[in-house]
Amino acid sequence: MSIRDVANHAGVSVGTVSNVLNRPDIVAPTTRSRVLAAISELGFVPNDAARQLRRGRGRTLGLVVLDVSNPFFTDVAKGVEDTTGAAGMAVIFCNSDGDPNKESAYLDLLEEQRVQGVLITPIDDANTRLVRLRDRGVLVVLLDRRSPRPDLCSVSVDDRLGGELAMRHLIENGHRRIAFVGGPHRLEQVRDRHDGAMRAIAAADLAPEVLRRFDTPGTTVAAGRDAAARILGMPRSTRATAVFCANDLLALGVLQGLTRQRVRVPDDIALVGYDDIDFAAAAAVPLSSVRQPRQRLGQTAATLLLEEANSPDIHRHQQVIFEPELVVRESSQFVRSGG
Amino acid sequence: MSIRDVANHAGVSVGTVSNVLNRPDIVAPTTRSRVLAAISELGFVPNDAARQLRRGRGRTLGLVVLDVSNPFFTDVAKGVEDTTGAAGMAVIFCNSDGDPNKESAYLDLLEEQRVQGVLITPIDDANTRLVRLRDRGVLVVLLDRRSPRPDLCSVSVDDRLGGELAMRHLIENGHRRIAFVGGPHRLEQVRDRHDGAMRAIAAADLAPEVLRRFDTPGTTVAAGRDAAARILGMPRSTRATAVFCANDLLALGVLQGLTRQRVRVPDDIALVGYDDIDFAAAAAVPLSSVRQPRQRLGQTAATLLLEEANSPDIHRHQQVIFEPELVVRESSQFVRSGG
DNA sequence: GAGCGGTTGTGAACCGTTTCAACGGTTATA
DNA sequence: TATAACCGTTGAAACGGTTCACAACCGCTC
Repeated sequence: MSIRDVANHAGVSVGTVSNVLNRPDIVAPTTRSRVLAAISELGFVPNDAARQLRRGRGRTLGLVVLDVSNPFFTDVAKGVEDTTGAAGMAVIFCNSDGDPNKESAYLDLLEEQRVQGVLITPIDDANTRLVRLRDRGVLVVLLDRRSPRPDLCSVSVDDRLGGELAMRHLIENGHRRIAFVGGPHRLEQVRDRHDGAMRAIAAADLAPEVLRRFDTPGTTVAAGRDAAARILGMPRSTRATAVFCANDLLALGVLQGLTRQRVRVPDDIALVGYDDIDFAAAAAVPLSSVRQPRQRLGQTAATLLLEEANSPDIHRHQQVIFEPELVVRESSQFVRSGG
Repeated sequence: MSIRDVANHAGVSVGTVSNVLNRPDIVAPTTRSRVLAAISELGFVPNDAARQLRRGRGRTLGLVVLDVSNPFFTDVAKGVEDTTGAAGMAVIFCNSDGDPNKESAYLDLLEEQRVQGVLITPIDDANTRLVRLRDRGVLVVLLDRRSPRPDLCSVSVDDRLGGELAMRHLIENGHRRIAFVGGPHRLEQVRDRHDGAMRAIAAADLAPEVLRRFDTPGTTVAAGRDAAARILGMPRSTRATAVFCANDLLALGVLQGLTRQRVRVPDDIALVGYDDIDFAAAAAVPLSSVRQPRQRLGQTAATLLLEEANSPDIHRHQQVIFEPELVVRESSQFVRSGG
């Protein structure tokens, strides 16, 4: 069932059928409707592989994220999907799961697919691979990560500022022994949020020791629970009175870990997360968190990519940076008097 | 940069290069290594569109879900991805968002892509469309939905049983005025869970009026909050003492709605959700819920599809049905004495 | 009725792979 | 020595679209 069958059935040439499909305006109305009738009678569905083969690039694009089960990324994905769906594009969804091998395998696959472009939250700053991709004609937009190079588009949120906001809030509430839970430190998001926190400490003229790092192997609820246990393992007198987590999944895990040991939040330990996923507000103790414009992140990245795809000459690479916003809820409301 | 360039560079014919790529065993070791060297020197990446065009079908498959932002579906997706990733397949991820038009548009797109198969949670029992797809050679596996036809594979969980388990639990705890929150009723999951609940009522020799339906326009947190308001709008004397929600997102919404109006859960109103997403345990009041094997659902569906793709002759269509399990947590622990 | 511009439609080349009949060369068999 | 069997390789024909130079036809005008 090909364009050729349609042509026969309608009594026109293949070129005309192709024109009806792609530039319907240039074909005479009567011919056009005859062809359309043939198409629906035969139930013809164009083969995108053939189109792609001829045109050079296809109608799909790749989205590579760090963790599908993190609602932050699904919200981003939804934003991407909104935009691409409207443009009739398909998204190949890839979950690197923080594993460089999986990431690399997926990039290979996307390259074989000759996708128009790739939206990616890279695991580390392996720009070499991404730049190589770009040089081969695959558009690349960094997602939730600032591009260190001016020749790649990127859409991100100012994670340092986010970290600073969270930490300033805790400092203002009187906390002087604070735990930072996050990791692996290889992730730029984790590093930046930590750096921002340190900046707030410096701004408040406090000693760097005020913030103590608890590294985690991943950014999951389970990792958060483990971190809580480690925090509670410290002697009460030097134990942190507040915890700032690199994301909400960790924070929910910490919350669970603390609650199980009958440690009250925020009375005994205050807690701030990051991302403000929908579930943060519905948590056992509603979670203070740093909100990011998740869907807009995805929409913007996809728009940038489509722009570049459609008019590469006009397109200027840009680094879009959104501002995060602190949302204070119950988990950090308790004000500490004294040290 | 094509197979032809590689052939020239290695001094062999295109056929040989193709053989190195697809049946390396039939080509002589020395030739093979010469070709492989040429491939890596030139940085050649095969064009999957061309392969697909020639072979007839590609290396991708489609996954169509009802709601990306529901962690239930992302967990299912993860299961799918695990399995397909291991087989070197790509997943085109589609979110129908409960909109039949979006679903239909995505099916068109997948058909144009000539995907190997489609894993789908259909919105309604629009099997006509799916059967047509199947007849055109696209493998179809129903996901989280039992196939009414024996000629389609399906992987599902016994939703009636799940509804029955939840309701029996509430009845045993003494509840005699219970609200069912869910919708739209067009969704089979919602209907089945409701039917199961009715079955439990019949089994306990209670009047059908014990269960009162509160329909929602969708299965989201926001819809749950609205439903809570409607429940609280009833006079205290006839108001439900327990709520069973068609999924956990609704339950979290109901929980928020109740809590805002200072109604205590479970003391004033008990609550049971469905799916047992990770966030259920981390909710303000840990949520009782009906657990489904989410990842296994995805893995099994993908496995079934791959099996059929690889050996269509051996393959027998099957309806896999998992059993759900009630997980009781705090939100339904309060035992009601009297009516 | 030749010449002209404009509109429609044609048909073949091409995209990059797979596949398969055919081929030359070597070795085993009669 | 002739023949068969086998092995590794070749080259061309698909696959199903898009694109473009060109042809056919139309109504006009001179």
